[in-house]
Amino acid sequence: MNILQELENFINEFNQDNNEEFSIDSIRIEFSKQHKKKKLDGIGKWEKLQKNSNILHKLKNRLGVDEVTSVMRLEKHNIYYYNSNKDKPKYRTATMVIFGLKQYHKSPPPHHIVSKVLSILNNVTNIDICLDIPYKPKIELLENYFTLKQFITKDGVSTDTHYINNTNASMIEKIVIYDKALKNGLDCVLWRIEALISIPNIKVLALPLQEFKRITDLLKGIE
DNA sequence: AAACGACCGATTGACAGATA
DNA sequence: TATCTGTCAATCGGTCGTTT
Repeated sequence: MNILQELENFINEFNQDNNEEFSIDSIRIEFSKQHKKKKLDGIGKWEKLQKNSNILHKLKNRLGVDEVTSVMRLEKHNIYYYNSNKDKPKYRTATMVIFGLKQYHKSPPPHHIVSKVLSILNNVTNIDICLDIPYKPKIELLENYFTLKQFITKDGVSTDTHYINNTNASMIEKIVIYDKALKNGLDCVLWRIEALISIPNIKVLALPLQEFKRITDLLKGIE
């Protein structure tokens, strides 16, 4: 079975058993281009991003800026890979990033293309699982259990975006809570709770969804 | 059989300084 | 100013032996 299908099944089963609505928003995969590039090129046309493009700047935020040498984009999709120089002088390692899988203002990357990318790379190192709720989450309740960090812009303006950088759950690197409607200009009230989950071994698929649910329940006001 | 990793070498790209 | 050129960084493909 395809990796994407396995991930989706895993989450869907959890959702059914727990009356939950978790979705995948992003997927990241570290890989070596040596034996994959040819197959990836077969999917479609990859274009190099301009040095000054702001997508590139955004993407660099999540990796060490220094080790990113260039970024390739698959046509007009939210599917990219970063080239890295951390294995210098081989320049073979790259990180695939597929994002915006759960969004409302634009259509997400086509499912069959995402599926194809995953079946070529045959791995997943990192995924973001999210839950959207139609009201503002009870962030105060979380403060009893976690250390929260509020996002402050460069100009010193504090925003309604909050982070938990230490979640106690080893596979959950970070939690982000933000105003999704504001971010995407939606005409409704919508907040997103997002967990950045690392997957040490895709062959032993286990996602800390129960741990994530504990946090989303608190944010819904269920103590 | 298919995927993988180490090694080699050829080609392309980015950038700076020299030249016209 | 526009073009050329040298240098080093970045990228990619091929082979070959090893793992899965």
